[in-house]
Amino acid sequence: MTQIKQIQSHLTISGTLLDPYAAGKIISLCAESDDDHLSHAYKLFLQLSYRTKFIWNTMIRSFTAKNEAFKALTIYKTMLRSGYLPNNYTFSFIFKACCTDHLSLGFVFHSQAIKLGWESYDFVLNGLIHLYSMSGSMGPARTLFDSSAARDIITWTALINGYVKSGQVSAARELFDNMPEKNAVSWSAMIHGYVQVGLFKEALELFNQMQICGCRPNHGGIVGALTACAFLGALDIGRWIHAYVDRNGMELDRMMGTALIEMYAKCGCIETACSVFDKMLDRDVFAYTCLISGLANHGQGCRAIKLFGRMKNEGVAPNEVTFICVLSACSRMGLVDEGLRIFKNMREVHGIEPGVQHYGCLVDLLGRAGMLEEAKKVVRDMPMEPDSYVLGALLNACRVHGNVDLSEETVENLVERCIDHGGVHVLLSNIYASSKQWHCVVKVRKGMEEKNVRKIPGCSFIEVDGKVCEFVAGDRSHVLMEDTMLLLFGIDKHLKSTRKCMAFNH
DNA sequence: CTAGGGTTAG
Repeated sequence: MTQIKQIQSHLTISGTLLDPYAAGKIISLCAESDDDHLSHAYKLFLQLSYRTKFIWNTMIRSFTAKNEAFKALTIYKTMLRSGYLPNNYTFSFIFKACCTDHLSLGFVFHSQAIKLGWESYDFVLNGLIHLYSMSGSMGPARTLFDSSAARDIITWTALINGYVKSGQVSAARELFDNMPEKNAVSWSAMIHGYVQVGLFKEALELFNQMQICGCRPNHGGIVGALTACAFLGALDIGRWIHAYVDRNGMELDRMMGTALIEMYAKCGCIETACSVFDKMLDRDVFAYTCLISGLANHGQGCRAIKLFGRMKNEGVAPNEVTFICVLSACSRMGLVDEGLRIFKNMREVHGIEPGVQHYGCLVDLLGRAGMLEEAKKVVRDMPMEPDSYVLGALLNACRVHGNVDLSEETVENLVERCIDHGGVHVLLSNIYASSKQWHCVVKVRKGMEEKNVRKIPGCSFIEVDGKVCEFVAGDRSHVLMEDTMLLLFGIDKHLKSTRKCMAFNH
């Protein structure tokens, strides 16, 4: 960079800096390096009285690459106003800029591209297919795809991503199977598609098949497969993938690190999750949040809160999800004061306005601790309508602390808002059962039958010896059921004797 | 000077 600046000084002295070709070279060199230099390039850009299209394009491209799409589009508008016509390069850059946050503007620019005759130019067309795919407009995306004379991997993958994003996995899969050629990005897109809709086994199958086809997975594919492992409890496969990452010298970047932490935490290996976290060089809010959540889920609320403090010390700002995780850590540990303090700091220190989910955590925090009146007051005074989680937390607290009256009131509230899914009624019936009001139990069950509401059975996965087993609530068909039940009773007894005073339900 | 992918929640 110092050398670039030296050259620039020479040009300034010799009066040739305003030569557009020399300036263009300088600008593109600056713009390609880091943020600071982009603002330097921009200053230089503003001084120029004559700008080539190359210079305009470079500025638009660079701001887009630095996640400043709005700035890029502003420059594009200035370009038009100054009487310059955009070319194929310009359009590929601005469609990319529109993909993040300015989809509808993209449609306006599409008509400009048509007028100027660039629509069917391959790079522009791929950009357009990507744009429509990202906005979920699969009709136009498909039409453009069909109109393409030179479909390549990019074209196919852009459309596949569109179907994935709009939840049409089978349409995505059909395209994927018909692709003339696949690479790591297309495999990764399809794996991610399965993960998004919860088809984790299919995601892992595809990951497997990818390797059989001789395609080396990239970071995206690895991240997708690890996420699938996390949800399936597929620890052995997850470990294998981790070993693959190490063996191939793949960088433990933020996303890879977070995916590994999530996998280990969800598979019960919280210590390994911590050591992955420690090995990461660059830990962002996602990595922190993921580990905080993992610790909370392992009953290590104090460590979770400590990590939250460390995050602050290292200058990583928490976001709204982080607060959900920390608050739920407090809730499970019964740390009411700590939780209330953190809730208060959310707005006052971190400038994050609590959302309905944070109120849900607050109700849960107070409710589990037996402060039902306070919890009820939060529901009454919160600035937005309570949702099923808020009322569900209150109802659960009623169950734990045996408050039948407040449960009835809460269920009525849920019914009024039409958020009374099957689980709500089952919960109420259980509450009646534990207070031995059998006639009420019958009434609730009958009401459910009449309204034809059913509770969707809960289910979970765990992998044993490399095989993924699925368990559905109420299912007693597993070969080791008797041993399992005995062990569960043992654990339950142990918990009840050691934690009698605490409400550790749910 | 050009394009496609991936992370955190109860």
